[in-house]
Order: sequence, then C-alpha cells, then structure tokens
Amino acid sequence: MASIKDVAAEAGVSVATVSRVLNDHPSVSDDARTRVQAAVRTLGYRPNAVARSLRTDQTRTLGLVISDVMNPYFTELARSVEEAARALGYSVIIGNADERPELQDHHVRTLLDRRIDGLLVSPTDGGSPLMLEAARAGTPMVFVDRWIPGVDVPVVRADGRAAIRDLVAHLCGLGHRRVAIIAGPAATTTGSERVQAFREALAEYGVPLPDAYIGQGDFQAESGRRVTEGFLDLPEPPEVVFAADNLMALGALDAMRARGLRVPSDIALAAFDDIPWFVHTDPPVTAIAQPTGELGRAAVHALIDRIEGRPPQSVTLPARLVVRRSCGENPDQNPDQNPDQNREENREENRGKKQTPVQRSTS
Amino acid sequence: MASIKDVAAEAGVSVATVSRVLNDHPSVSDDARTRVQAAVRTLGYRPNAVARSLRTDQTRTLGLVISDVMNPYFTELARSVEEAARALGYSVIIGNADERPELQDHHVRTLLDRRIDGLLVSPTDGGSPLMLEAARAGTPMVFVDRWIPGVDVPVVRADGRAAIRDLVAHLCGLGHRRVAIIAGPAATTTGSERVQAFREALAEYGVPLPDAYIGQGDFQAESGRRVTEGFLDLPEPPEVVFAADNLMALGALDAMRARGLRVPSDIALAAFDDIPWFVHTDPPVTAIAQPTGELGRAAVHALIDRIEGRPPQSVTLPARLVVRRSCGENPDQNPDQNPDQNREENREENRGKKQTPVQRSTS
DNA sequence: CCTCCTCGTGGAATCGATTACACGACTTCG
DNA sequence: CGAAGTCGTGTAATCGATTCCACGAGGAGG
Repeated sequence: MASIKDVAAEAGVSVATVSRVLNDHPSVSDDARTRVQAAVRTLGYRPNAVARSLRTDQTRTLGLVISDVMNPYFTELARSVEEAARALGYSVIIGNADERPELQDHHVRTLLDRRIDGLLVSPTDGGSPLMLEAARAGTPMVFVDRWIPGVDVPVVRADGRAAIRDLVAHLCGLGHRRVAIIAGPAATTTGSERVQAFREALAEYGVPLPDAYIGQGDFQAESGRRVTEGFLDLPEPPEVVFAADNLMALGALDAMRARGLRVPSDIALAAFDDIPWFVHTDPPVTAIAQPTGELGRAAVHALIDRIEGRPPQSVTLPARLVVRRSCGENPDQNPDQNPDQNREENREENRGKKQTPVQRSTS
Repeated sequence: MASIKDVAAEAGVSVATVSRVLNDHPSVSDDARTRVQAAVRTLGYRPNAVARSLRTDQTRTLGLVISDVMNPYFTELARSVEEAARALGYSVIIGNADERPELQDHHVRTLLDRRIDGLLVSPTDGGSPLMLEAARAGTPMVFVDRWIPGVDVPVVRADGRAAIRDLVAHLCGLGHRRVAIIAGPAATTTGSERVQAFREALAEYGVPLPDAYIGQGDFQAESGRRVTEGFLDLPEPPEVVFAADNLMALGALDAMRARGLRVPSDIALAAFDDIPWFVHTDPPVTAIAQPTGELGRAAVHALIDRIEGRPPQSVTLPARLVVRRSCGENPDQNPDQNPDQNREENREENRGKKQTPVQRSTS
C-alpha cells in the first residue's frame, strides 16, 4: 500500500507538504497542491489511520458496549448511535456483552487498548473495577439506558415511571388485581427501577406486589420462560405478567403458549420496550416504548461534547405506554373507533422515518 | 497513559526487554521478567494497540459490512461472527450499510483506512469499484450470504433451493395455485436467486409465475407493504405471498392486516429467513431457516485462513423449511397432535450451536 | 539598497511499539 | 588456557503519519 513517502516522491515534494495538502493547511502553493492531488489519485493513496492516530493521539472512534445486540431495543440503539456518530465524523466500534460482566470487561479493555476517543456504556452489572478506574482516569464516558449509581458520568436514559403508572392504571381499569413482574437483574438500574416504579404505582391503587409475584430474570428470553412457568405453578397464579424487557416477554409468551393458555383471556401480558413485532404477535402486545433514536443521538452528543471539551449533559426522556390487546379489551372504550389506532400512530412516528398507518384487525 | 518507556524506567530495564516480556519472548531472565511484570502492574500499563499495529502491520481486527443491522438475520450473523472472531483473538468492527451502496462504500473505505486484517462483506449491490479494487489488490476478503459473481473471493452462504422446493411442495399440497413473490433487489444474489429457485420449483408443479406476481422489494418492511398492496389491488390477487426476507414479510403482514384479511384463510404468507418472533405472530409464519450461526463461524474461519496464509474455502450450507400455520393447515396432518410442535423443536435445535452437516465446494 | 516580513517548503523529531544487531559475561570444550 | 557458543540485554532503526523549526526567495517599507 502506498504511503505518504511514495506520494511525496511521485509529486516531487516533501512528505511535510503532502501532509499539509491532506489536512488542507493554508500555506501550500497552488502548484504543489495540484501536483500532490494528482499523485494521490494516480497512486490511489489513502492515509493510514493507524499512523495518524498514533501521532495525533485521537482515533475519531467511539466505543459502544451494550448488554445484548440480539435485543431489538439495543440493536436500534446501536444503529442510531452509529448514525449520529457518523454525522459528526466519528466511527463506532460495538462490543456486545451478552449480559455477561466478564465479556463486558473484555470489550472495555479492548476498546481502551485501541485508544478510542470515548466510551458509551450500558452496564451489565454494578460496574467492574476496570470501568470505574477508566472513568476516574478521565476516559470520556457516557452511560446509556442503564447506569452505575455514584459514578460521576453523564447518563442518557428514558424515564419509565410515568408510563408504568399509565400501565398500572390500564391494568387496574381492566379489573386485574393479581399482577406479577419479571424483573431484570438487580445489579442493573433498569432491573431494579422498573420493579420499584411498578410497585409504587400499584400501591397507589391499593394493589400489593407480593414477593411470589416478583420473578428474577436476566433480560433474556429463557429467563422469561422459566419465571413465567414458576408463576403458573403457583397455587394462585397472577392474572397479569409484566416483563421488564421485550425478550423476557417473548419467553413468557412461549411459556403461556406451552401451557395452552389464551392471552389475554386466561392471562394478560405487558412488556417494557416496544418493538415492531409486538404489532403482529398473537395477541398484539401492550408495551412501553422508549424514544430509542433520540436516546442514541443524545448519548453521542453528550459524549462528543465531553471529548471536545464542552460540558456534557445528562438527558432523561420520557417513555410512553402503547396499549394493544394483550391485557384485555378496555370496556370503557368507544367500540366505534379502534382504541389502539391513535397510540399506534404516535408510536410509529416516534420510532423513526417509516410512516405506518397500521390498522388493527379484530382477530 | 503510561507507555512502554515508563514501564522500562520503573523496572530499570530497556524498552526492548519490556517488549520481550509482553510478547513472552523466551530470552528474558526470570529476574527481569518479574520486575517488568511488577512495573506493569503498579503503573496499570496496557500496550497501545495503535502503536503496535503500526509497527507490526496487523490490527487483529476484522471488518464486517452488512446490509442491514436491524434485520434480525443479520444481527444474528453479526453476533456469531463476533463470537467466532473473538475465540480466535480477533476483534470485529461492524459497518451497517442500510441497503445503501454509498453507505456500504463509506464503511469499506473507513475499514480499509484502519488497516483491518480482513473484510467480511454481504454486498448491497453489484459491487462498487472500491470493493472490486480492494479485492483485486489482495485485501483478504470473504463474502457472506450475498456475493458478487465473477469476483474471485470465497463465498459462505446458505443454499435455499431445496427448502424453496419443499415450500412449493407444501403450498401446492395445500391446493394453492396463484402464488406471488416479493423479491429482493435484482442487484443482490439473494434477490435474484430466490426468485429463480421459486420459479423453477413452481414449474415442476406446472404452476406459472406471471410477472404481475413478482413484486420488486428492497428487503425492507416498507417495500413488503407496498408490493403486497399492489398484489391485493390486482383483479385476481394471489392466494399466497412469499417474501424473500423477514422484514418484507412483516410489511406484507401489515398490508394484509390493514385490508382486514385473515391469514391464512384469505391469503397465505411465507418468508425466507426464520426469526424467533415468527413463532408468536398471528398466525405463526412458515419460513425458511438459515443456519446463521454456522454461516458466521464458517465465514470467520475462511477469512482467517486467508489472512494467515492458508487456502480459504467457500462454504455452502443447506437452509430448511419450517412449516407453521401461515399457509393453511395441512389436511394430511394427524389432528391429534399439534402440527407445529414437532417442527418447532427442530427449528430450535437448528438455531442453536448444533452443527449441521457442512457441504463444501472449492472456489 | 538594506532590513524585515511573509510565504512556501523541507529536514527532522516525535508518537509507542517491535526487532535486527551488537556486545559483554559465562559456560563449555579441545 | 583460549576459542567458540549461549544467554540476556541494550541501542537504534523502523512503521506512517504530523508538526516544530529553519531557511531561502521575494515583496514591502524605510
């Protein structure tokens, strides 16, 4: 591969001049500039980013460590992060932790070794020494979605409290009293917060949340299945299961189906995180939608502010309830109009560019 | 950040010795070794991968350029690629082309600038000059899923011919005669091959595939919706729609639902690419499953063989039909047992790490 | 006409590693 | 006892860029 020396030789100038042309430094004669450009073209020269990074001590690269790429929520987050970063001239390297702390550490270490300019993390656990140390050592860092309490790092996330309250109102309005939750790992903020918000909202309606109705999941489908089976084996099974993420909801649905239960008539289901497929599941699943694209963009901006020396800001955006049919039909609703219609449009608009006038069938 | 010089100073040796310890070169005294290790620990030293790459001219990094991360098929592919690469000591940088040739080019260029050791590509189009040039210039490269005819690069992919023939048999067995297909872009191999295989299989059953029943999609949900609406507006709409990927199937389902049609009684649906959600859609969707994990692993191995100087091999693995209910109930089926049950188990087993018999061809 | 800028340019140091080569201290053996 | 290895180590070149500094040519101003 041609190097800057070859270009310099071809153009009959020094490497310094070539470098100046490449970084369009003002003090280069027109003559030299054109000769260099011609040489670049004939040699098909491309600057070596590795060498450049070594010298300038910046890689124009962001690291993104997420808990699980296979989770559509994180996939979308990753996509929006990459998009926003690209618009600002940065690349993104994604590390998939698969909800495993040691894998998360592996990726953080690798990214740090590569001297990425900044790190976006959605921590799998309470924070490994490595990550804490990196934050303290001054690595530009921003938490997305989940965070680690007590660490001085900006956080970009959605607040689900209001939406969870709406969900509880919806459930209670439908007459449900025995509600259960499949929680995420207690070590994650989203894992514990969602349970707490749910419990508080239920308390407002005088509905208890007994320990037997709190199942411990790990944000993966399999745990949703396992926990749901536990619920169904209870002498008095719950009437509603609320899964703290979409994968555990998938697992819950599997478990219910395996028992031959009908949703929502036999048991109701709701999920945190909305995804396109929830429109088409049987039945369509009531879910809490996060403004994923916004979150990704805000996180990138916060991180790049930090990198470029501007004060970064934490951001909290509201999540919202999207009512579908998995918790039962709302009797108050005017039967003339499709109850889901409005909400659905809002949701789609929220999700991105694709406009989708989705209409519910009565199947 | 501490550099190798700092470590050398701390340990009272030269940088050469430190480097030798780091790369565990045999000729270092035990005394020096322990002193260096201690220094590394007290300074929290980590070698700078950028500097190392510049010197050794290898990054131990693979680039993966895929057509659309939001497509669960590619997400899973990306995941398995990263996993396999990590096991062999390589990192992966993912570039998402979003089915846009210019974005694909952007990523290929960026990855090449970073001097990745090899490139895994699922081309969005017929191949940009940039990519062709890179392949010709000797950049280690392997195509996954899709490929570019006439380019001398190993290909790792699934062959859907047999599964498509099984699908056609299934459809004809159910009495369907008017079948339509939502094709992918003709510029992609998967786009054109699937149509051709479908046409050929139908011909064996004496069923024609008129032009009006071939819709042009772009592998995105929106196009599936648009094409399906076109089909439904036909004076004689098809009885079956076969979508060439899972996202277009989602769009098709949207369109059918919007018209108030029942699946499969009013119209049947099948898809290429199986995903976990198809089990839970209404109705569960009959699909052709690719051995995604295997594909990712095989691709990484082929690429690393190429990088490390061993002869790389093209690999073709079989895809398989997973029958669910979206094309209608099979009348031959014994009504006592759930027809979906058995097949479902097969599918799950297929999706996991279990290895499928590999069929190889030399490219 | 001489001095002082400005401008374009090149030489060389530098970033943080790896590694060829040289060298001194020891061991081994004729 | 001297020649020939062997072993551990250090010096310095190198990878491909960026950038400080010096320098010569030419223009402006006194």
